[in-house]
Amino acid sequence: MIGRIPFLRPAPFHSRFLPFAILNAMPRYNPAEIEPRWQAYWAENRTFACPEMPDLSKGKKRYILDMFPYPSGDGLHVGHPEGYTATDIACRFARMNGDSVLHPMGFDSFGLPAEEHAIRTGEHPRVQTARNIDNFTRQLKMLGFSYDWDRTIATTDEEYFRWTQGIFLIIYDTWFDPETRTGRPIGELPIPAAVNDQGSDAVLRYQDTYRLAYQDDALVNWCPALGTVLANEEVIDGKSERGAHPVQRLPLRQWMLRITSYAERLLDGLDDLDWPTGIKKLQQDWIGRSSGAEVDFFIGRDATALDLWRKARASSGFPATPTSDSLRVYTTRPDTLYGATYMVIAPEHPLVDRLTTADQKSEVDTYRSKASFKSDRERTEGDRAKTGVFTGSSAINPVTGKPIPIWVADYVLATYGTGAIMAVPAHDDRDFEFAVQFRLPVVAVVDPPMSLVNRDEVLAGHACFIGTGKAINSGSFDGLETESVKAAITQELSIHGIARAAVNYKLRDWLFSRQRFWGEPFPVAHEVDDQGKLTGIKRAIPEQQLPVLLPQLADFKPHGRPEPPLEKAADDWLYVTIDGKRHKRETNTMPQWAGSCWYYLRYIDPRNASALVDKAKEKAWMPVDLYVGGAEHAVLHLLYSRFWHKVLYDRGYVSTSEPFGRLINQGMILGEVEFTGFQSAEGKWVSSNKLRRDADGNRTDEHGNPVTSISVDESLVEKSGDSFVLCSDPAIRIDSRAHKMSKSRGNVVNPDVVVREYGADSLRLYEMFMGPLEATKPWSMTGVGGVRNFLDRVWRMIVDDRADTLTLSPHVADVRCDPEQARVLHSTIRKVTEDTASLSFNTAIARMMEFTNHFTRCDVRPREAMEAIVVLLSPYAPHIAEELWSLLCEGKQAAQGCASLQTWPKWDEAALVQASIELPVQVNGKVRAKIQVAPDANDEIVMQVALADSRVGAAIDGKTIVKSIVVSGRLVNLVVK
RNA sequence: GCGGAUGUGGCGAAAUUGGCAGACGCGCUAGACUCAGGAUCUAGUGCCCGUUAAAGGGCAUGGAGGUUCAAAUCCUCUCAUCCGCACCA
Repeated sequence: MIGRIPFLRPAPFHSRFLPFAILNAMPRYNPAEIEPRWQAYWAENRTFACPEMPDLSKGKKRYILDMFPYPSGDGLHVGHPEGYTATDIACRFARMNGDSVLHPMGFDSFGLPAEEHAIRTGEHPRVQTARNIDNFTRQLKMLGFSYDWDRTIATTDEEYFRWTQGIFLIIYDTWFDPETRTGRPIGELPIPAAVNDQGSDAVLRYQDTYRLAYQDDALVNWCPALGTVLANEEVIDGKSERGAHPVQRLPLRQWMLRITSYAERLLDGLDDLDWPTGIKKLQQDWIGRSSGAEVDFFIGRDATALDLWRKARASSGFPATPTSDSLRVYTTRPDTLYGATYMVIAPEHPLVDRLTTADQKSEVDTYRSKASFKSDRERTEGDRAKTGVFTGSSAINPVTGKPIPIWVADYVLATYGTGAIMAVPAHDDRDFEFAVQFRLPVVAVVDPPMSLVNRDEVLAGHACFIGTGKAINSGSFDGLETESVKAAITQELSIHGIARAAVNYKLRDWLFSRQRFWGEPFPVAHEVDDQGKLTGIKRAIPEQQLPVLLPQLADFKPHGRPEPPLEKAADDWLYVTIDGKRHKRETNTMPQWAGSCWYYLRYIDPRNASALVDKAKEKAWMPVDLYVGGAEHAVLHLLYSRFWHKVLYDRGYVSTSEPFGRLINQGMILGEVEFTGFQSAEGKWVSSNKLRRDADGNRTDEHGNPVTSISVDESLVEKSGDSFVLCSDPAIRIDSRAHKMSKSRGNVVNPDVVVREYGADSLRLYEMFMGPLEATKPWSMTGVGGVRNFLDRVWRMIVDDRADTLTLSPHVADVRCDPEQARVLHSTIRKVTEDTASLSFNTAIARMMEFTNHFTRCDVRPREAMEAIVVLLSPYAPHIAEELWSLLCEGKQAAQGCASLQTWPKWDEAALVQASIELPVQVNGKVRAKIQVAPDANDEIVMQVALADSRVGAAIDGKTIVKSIVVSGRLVNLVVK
């Protein structure tokens, strides 16, 4: 429970402002009046309409994109405008520099919450989605973003998901050719003669096993609470990403996309992308490439059979699939093969039954059924002590020739590698832990460096060493370094048909079907026979019949079984005739990721009825030059859309191999900093460093009495040392922390409220002024007041706020800047230009504040400077800039146009030159004096001036100068003794 | 456990990439204008010593070392916080 103690909060802005507004002279800066007026002007004049094709005669093409939002019922969050404002500034800046800009916005509107709402209320998801989109649109327009609203799309639009289904069919029509490493039409898949002879159905079935979209019985993550299966990516700690409901493993027939075929290219493609290294790393880890070897171990102990097996292998070579008399493992450390003292197979491994001997059967069966009931969550929970049972069988270590036992244990995953491992306890800590627990032998085969403290223990088999070193106990490989042994052993065993070099990925194929209503239906149907049974043959819905619309459905409720709601559709939807044969439609729907995988392409040509995107337009606009969004999409959306894009690239639909050239993740905006104190039941304060936790995890004081956390006002605390204490009782320590915004915490900031009280320009400017775009930063309402204050100052710098109509301030005059004003003006133009280009918006704003501080103090404010600052400000605070621009241009020709269409100002280097500059003079690294020199003074002259300074003289008096450094234009440092 | 990021005043932050630490904003203090002010304007504001006041001096970028004429910035170790991943052989 979070309690609150009463304290004084300032009254809302409007109520404390209104009485004075009446008393004060008009017109003051009133965003509530200005902002809607200019938004209407932009809409009416289509000021920000994107060109169909870029005009490269004036500038570059710039495709600047925001990750489109899911239109939730809660409306915009202040986190949304952060990224949107950043891209908006970048776009406005680019346009003013002559670039052709594509800047669209849309909605990722399929998804679970709308369906859950429908289940709760009975309202069709379409209705709620439309309402939410309207609300989002209103909020986005209220913030003055320069989107081309004619290009907007929603993934739930029929004309949009017609193409999502179309792309699915392209993927379905593609197989991955490992020779060329590209996706090719399924018609080009070579069909073996034996298959061809069996007729067209056999060919179809054969092709199905190669398609990038295929059906498979997969162990899926079935979430009973949500009534759907989820992708691996949507399961966190064994719970659903959405709602944190428990997830079970269940075998089900599901659609999969063969993303693993593209693993290598998805990895390679990262190299050329201008993305944050952290995101690249996350994708690399998710793809999880490792290289090593696959090794076959002969099963059994029979020497004659082993001999035969060896001979057979030597002549046949390494078989593509393991023969029934061998157990195949994958290892990244083939160099440790001599140290493999036992083997482990996953409980789900197909060979478990065959390897289990009669006397071990009951034990293994018990273990296996227990493991199958364990969810992933339980498997990974707790101390993760190793468990396992012996199968009773053994295999032959191919290099030592010795028999080693085969165990079943759930620390080996069925879904990675071959589902079986060779265990090298001396050099793998998991194997070591297992070996210790079950008293299995440990043989060191890598000699750790002499510097390793427990080297002797490792050599004696009492400790584990996972690093590299020289091989020992490894026959003819002794003395070689790890890397050489890896290659040599793999090579040696390859010759004998026992091993081969292999690469493995953590990435799994993408589970692409969902048992939901509110998603894109699959454009595929299953052939049924006369009895209404599925024949196993699938056919694509013909292109001209797309889109496959969702059926009318009486209710959306899931039934707790993994069976899609679309099964309840009427027969006239469910059954369809293709090629004269009766088919039943696929009743799964696509996951929410589908629509977001390609929306950036549709924006380029959003109303095209005959293609997903026009080729010439695609070539002109792609790739996206700047993509801004939250880091939560680091692996999911960004990996999926790269995969789709590469398939479309291979199939000739797009011209670039990667969709997003540059990516920026805006940092999260946290709630306001909270000061939290703790009180016991009797109301006594408890210092936060004396808190304990009881058995249930509840906070208590040092005596075990329960305490309550209390939000304390900032004014009641003071800094003491490196923490905060209560002013009234400095012995009590208070925690200060900013938390994520959440409804339960009650610290969510609503953009509507901020706009109402401070204006959209203030919200935009504040979010950019808070700190670097990528940084996580806490909200501060007084900080919003600070930038509002700045805009008020800009207003008063230009507007006469004692007049009763909008009138230019008498200080603004048609004169030239004096040299000091010119220097401030041109250095501001330079700084704002450079910082805007590099997305360093916070420092650009700081510089505009300095400009305003300087010119506010000037009695004469040259019009040229005022016009320049208004133009510089316009990408950041476009509404006030338009209003001030219209005032500055009054009486001039209408040709001046609005501020948003002005040319970006250029700075004049000559104006930046100063008559003299100040240089610090250091003696032994400490500043002792400041001297004035000409900016182009050479080192000798600078030195002379420095030595002539009396304070410098005093500092070096009686000492000898050992060394003197002059850094031109920077400083002078004298080293004395 | 592994990986990544971050650490600078009371707070958000800046620092031309090794060259005057703390720009700009919030907050705070004082003054001016005011019947009034949480409006506006002016001045001050890292910490410590020092003095009536100055002048001066010292210490400061999580901590400890190092490189350098010079370190917030580079190197080594270490601590803390946040975010990912989590038996991937």
